[in-house]
Amino acid sequence: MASNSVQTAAHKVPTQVKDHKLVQLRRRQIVDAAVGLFVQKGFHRTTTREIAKAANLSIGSLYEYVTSKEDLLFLVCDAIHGEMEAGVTQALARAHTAAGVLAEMIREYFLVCDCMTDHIVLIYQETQSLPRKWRTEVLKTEVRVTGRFFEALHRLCDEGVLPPLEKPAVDLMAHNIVVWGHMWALRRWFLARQYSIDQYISLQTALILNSFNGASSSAPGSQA
Amino acid sequence: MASNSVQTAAHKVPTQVKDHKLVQLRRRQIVDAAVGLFVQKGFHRTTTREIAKAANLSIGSLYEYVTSKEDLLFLVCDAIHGEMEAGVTQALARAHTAAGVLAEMIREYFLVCDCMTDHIVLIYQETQSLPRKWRTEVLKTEVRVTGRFFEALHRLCDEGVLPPLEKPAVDLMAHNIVVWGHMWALRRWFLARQYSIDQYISLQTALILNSFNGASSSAPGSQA
DNA sequence: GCCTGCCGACTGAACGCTCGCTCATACACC
DNA sequence: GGTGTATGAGCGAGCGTTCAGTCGGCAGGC
Repeated sequence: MASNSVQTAAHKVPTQVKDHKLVQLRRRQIVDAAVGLFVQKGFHRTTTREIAKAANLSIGSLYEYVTSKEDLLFLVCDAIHGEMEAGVTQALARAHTAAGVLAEMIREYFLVCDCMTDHIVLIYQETQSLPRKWRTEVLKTEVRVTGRFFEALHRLCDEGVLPPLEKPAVDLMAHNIVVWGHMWALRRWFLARQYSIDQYISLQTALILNSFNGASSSAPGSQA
Repeated sequence: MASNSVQTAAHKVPTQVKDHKLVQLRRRQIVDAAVGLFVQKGFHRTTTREIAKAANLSIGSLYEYVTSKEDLLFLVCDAIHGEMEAGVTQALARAHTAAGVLAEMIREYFLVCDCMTDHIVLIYQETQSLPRKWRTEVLKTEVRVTGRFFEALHRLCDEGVLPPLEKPAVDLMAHNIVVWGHMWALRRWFLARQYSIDQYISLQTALILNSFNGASSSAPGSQA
């Protein structure tokens, strides 16, 4: 969990400890331990004692750095989203220097998702367990990540790499790409029977590129 | 919850009560009550007492029809999947009589998903809480639903309605359609800001149809 | 019609246990 | 000695689950 370089909201969670550096250090221990356990057993089945143990702390100490188990879940979600955002940012940056920009963007992003499978699943499963306050915070990050794709695709349209589609269509394409990444994580148990990640990437990429080729003035919602 | 007409695995869950009809009746009460509460508060935050109360039963009685809270979760997932499968089956059947078959299939399916938003979210969130035994049972149903789309698309290829694509591509298309339905449910908080269900349907449909138009001999995985 | 005995669905107080969280105490450093 | 961090036994609310007991209804004997 190396959530540097991207803004997180962890600082909004109160702590008893005054040494700021120490807070960061201990919280990383705690979050790392918690992520592992949550992935393995889920939030509700994991006890705070287990987390403390895995983080090499006593329960007492744990509660010096965190006000409640729910806060801890928020720290976990925040860290994962941070990592995700960092990954996506880098992926998009790397891709923009390449020849086939869109294909590379998709590829890089899907590879990030492939690495973060467990984390993505965790987010889908446990976001609901957050207090409303933290949940909206987490969803904001999700919006931000999708936003990166909005921008990237619109830029490609402006640059003439993609045909000049209408805004709703482009935005939905961004949504689709984001979700296809999640889909690989959420349905890996099913998809991985039939496809390797590389096959998955090239098939989905082909689908998108084809859809641009075929896009002319076909009235949507009729014929097949 | 009207899970008639489709096979469910509810009969695999043991009960103390001998009258078969009564078991069906009471379990429907229980499942209906549980679905509502689970959607509202999640599985873990809902107590068995609450479920019993909402189902107009005593806790004692509840446990005559169910061996554990986890079994009850399975009954819920099973019922939802049953309803889903029934919906999909009907949707595909209705669509096959229409003119633009594929577009109609998508439309009908998405409308089913739109109605079942809460249930879909529930499944994504709580399937992990099932004991392994029941989880595989639930996933089997998911495979079956996706299978319906596999068949439907392959049939359209055979009939020449769709171009003769390779099997992996067609199967992935089926996956995509299934997941787009789920996506509408899972990201409704985001998507519904920008699209109505009808816009969502026509945009996604256009994307698919275009991808067929554009599909010729484009080597997948290169260029953009 | 009435009594009796049995069946089986139903009830809810009570049990045992888990788990989030606290706090009195100890320790380390200045 | 004062400040700040670490410890872990202990607390108690809340939960899933059980079980001794209730009660309506039905079959059969008279």
